[in-house]
Amino acid sequence: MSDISEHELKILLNKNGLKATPQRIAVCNYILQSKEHPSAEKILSDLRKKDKTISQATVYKTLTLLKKLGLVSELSFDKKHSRFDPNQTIHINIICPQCEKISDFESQSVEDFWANIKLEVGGLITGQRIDVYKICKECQE
Amino acid sequence: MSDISEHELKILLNKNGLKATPQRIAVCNYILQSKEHPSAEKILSDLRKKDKTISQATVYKTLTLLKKLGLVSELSFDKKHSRFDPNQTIHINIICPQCEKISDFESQSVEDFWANIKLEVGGLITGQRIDVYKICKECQE
DNA sequence: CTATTTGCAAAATATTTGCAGGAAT
DNA sequence: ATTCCTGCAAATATTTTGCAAATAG
Repeated sequence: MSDISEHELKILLNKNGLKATPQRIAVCNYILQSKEHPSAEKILSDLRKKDKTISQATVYKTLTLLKKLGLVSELSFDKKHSRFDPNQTIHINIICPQCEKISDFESQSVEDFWANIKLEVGGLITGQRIDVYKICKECQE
Repeated sequence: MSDISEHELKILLNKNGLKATPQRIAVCNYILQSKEHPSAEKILSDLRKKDKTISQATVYKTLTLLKKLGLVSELSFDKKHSRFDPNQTIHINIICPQCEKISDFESQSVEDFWANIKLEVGGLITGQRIDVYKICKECQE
């Protein structure tokens, strides 16, 4: 998760000519602090538990904004919901193909690999995504 | 691309209780020999140039079959069309974020990384996907 | 006060499915 | 002959968009 305070968030939004509305703050707080790479649907349903009025359109619009600001990335899988990832460091997404849980894996060797690959591949690299499919412990039982 | 002859393909299909219809053969030949990770839409429109009757449903159904047989993998990006990849070896997908061209990058260091990560991550690993976003030469101009 | 944002509902996009006729084994 | 497959069109699933009313700065 990106570590960004509510105050910094407001400043960041305003600096970009964006208004810090309660709905936006709610979506930002939710996704930036999440660890499980939630879908838009999950974000919406969880936020609705606290605030009945937040709408689907606002969630999608806010996620699009956050992508443009570089604070989250969108991971698509098959035809299902996209999942949103606030971790902008080099890491591996560990995905359980059965329950679709996603967690992050960070290590020195991933960073080393990435530093090395950047040189090997060359050119103007703008991002990356590394997924590993692994049956999680719960699903193995 | 997987290297599989038309004859082997027929045997493989029949072995799995599947019929080797002309439409199926056409889709298989197209995708298994492709290098640019085409979308279902591209496969359909290209195949229609030769055979006016092939349908969208058949293309999708055949791609689903090929995924189940383990001959192609599906790569989703944003909300756009999925792209289908017949390369089942460990490799990096080099994706141009502007023109959406995809090419493969294979090297010893990618294989070494993967061998290493499998050990580091542990557990029951069933697959992987490594994407690198890189502006291609044409788009840089 | 003004420009942006919200929420609704309708539209758009991509893929899947049911089914009747047709083809492969 | 039988079972599987095709193509059509309708259904589904997810995300995006237009617009009037509401709100932040």
